[in-house]
Formats: sequence, C-alpha cells, structure tokens
Amino acid sequence: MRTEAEAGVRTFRDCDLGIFKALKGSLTGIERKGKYLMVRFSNKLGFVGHLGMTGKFLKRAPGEEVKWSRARFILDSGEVIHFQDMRMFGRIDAVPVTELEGRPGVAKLGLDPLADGLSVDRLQAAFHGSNQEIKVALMNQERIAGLGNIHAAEALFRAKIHPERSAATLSPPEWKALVKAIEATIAFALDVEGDGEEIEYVEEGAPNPFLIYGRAGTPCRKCKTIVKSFTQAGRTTHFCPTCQPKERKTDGDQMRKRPRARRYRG
DNA sequence: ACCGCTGTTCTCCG
DNA sequence: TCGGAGAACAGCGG
Repeated sequence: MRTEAEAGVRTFRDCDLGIFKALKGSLTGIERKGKYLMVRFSNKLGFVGHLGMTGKFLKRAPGEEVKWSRARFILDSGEVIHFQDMRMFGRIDAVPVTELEGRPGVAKLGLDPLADGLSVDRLQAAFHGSNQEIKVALMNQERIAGLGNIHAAEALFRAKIHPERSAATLSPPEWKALVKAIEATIAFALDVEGDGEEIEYVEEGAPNPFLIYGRAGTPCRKCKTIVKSFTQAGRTTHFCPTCQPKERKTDGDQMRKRPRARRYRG
C-alpha cells in the first residue's frame, strides 16, 4: 500500500504531510473512538481520521476519478481508497502510532456509549456538575463521544426531553429514558442510516429518515403538533413542543432555574 | 445573483 | 472557566 495526498488542503492541517506519505505496509489496527478513527500500519505510522461534515472513505477502481478526493490509499491490488471531503471539515492527522492516542480531539474524548457501555450512572457521571443545556451537553465530545447535532436531537425527542433543559434538572425517570433513547438512536443510526461505504441520508428524493431532525414546520410523527426549530449554541435544534415540554409535567420539586427565553422559528 | 443554510471542531473574545 | 461568535470550506435551494 502507498498513499497520495493533495498538498495544501486543510485535511492535513494537523500533521506533517511527509508522515502521511510515508504510511506503508499492512493495516495492523482500525479503531473508532467517538467520531474519530485511528488507523495503524505495519511500519509503525498511523493516522487519526475525522469525517467532519462531508468526509467519506470510498473504495474505487484504479484510475477512477473521484471529485473532492483529498487523500488516497493505493492498495497492492490497484484499488484506491479515497478520502473524499467536499467541505474539508474532515481531518487526517498522520503520526507515529505511539502518538495516536494523544492527538487533539481523541485525547479528551468522554464516555463512548458503544465501547464503554451506557448506563444511568455513567451518563450522570459524564454530565456531573453541568448546568449546560442538555442538548449542548450531549454534543460535547468531552462528556459523551459520538453524538452530533442530528443524533442529540433524535435522542432528546425519543426521551421526551426539551433540548434546553439543564442536565442538572433531569429526574431519575428522565435519565433512564435518555439512556434508552441514546441507545435506540445509535442503533437506528447503525441500522438504517448507513449500511455500507456510502452513507447518504440526503440523497436526492430520499425521505428524511429522522424522527425530529429536519422536520420543522411539519407535523410531529407522534402527536401531529407542528415541529419547531431554534438556534442553540450556534446549531439548529429541532423539537416537538408537545412531546418535549419545556416544563416538566410532574410537580416541580426538581425544577430549578428556568432556562432563558429564546426566539423560536419554524 | 445573493443570502442563508448545512452532518464539526477549533480559536478567540468578554 | 464558560459560553457565544466566528472561522475554516463548498455547495445547494429559495
């Protein structure tokens, strides 16, 4: 195996391109941590990869053109694995394998639901001391690794928790529901969204596969209330005002301070 | 044609 | 420390 790289692209912003080009030999390990991939080669070099928003690994026949191909792994068979990344939010960070675990991003990752297993205790520990709004906390990779904007919203919809609730105000049943919801969301993601090399959920004409994400202005799948969206920590959050009420229905024992008012749209 | 939006993370402010 | 804003990039739809 040998490698090729587009010089100067942001994809390699963290690493010496020379190390990427020196990746050689056979694969000795592929490991996922949160949204990061760690790949090791037999010559003791490796890389940390991240797909960003538009990154993909694609295997293609020799000579086949791939648009937005930022890096290539040329197999002995001649087939090519392309790192395709239109927007270049993705990253390839090639270093000696001894340094992989300490690279930016991977070093500080929090609880990994798939690798570590999820439980109420572990989730609560991950959020310990946090007054962050729950959706923002779910997207914080240093607390729980792997959930992004879509799946944080999906998990909260499944758990019937309003995205602006503070983690500190969740009741025991809500914690339990959130654990189940995260597990279900991940299972759904693995099962339905992607089943092969190309994960395309916004393919032309494909229906939105999500329960709540991207459904602003349309009836909630469960209760027909019009789904709303608003901006939270710079990202669009989708939720159902009926299924995910801001105020807990059960009496207010555990309610602390009220979240700040925000403008809603959609 | 322009504007605002998009699955992420990082840095720079206050 | 923490949170928010903006940046990095390319494309798409209104």
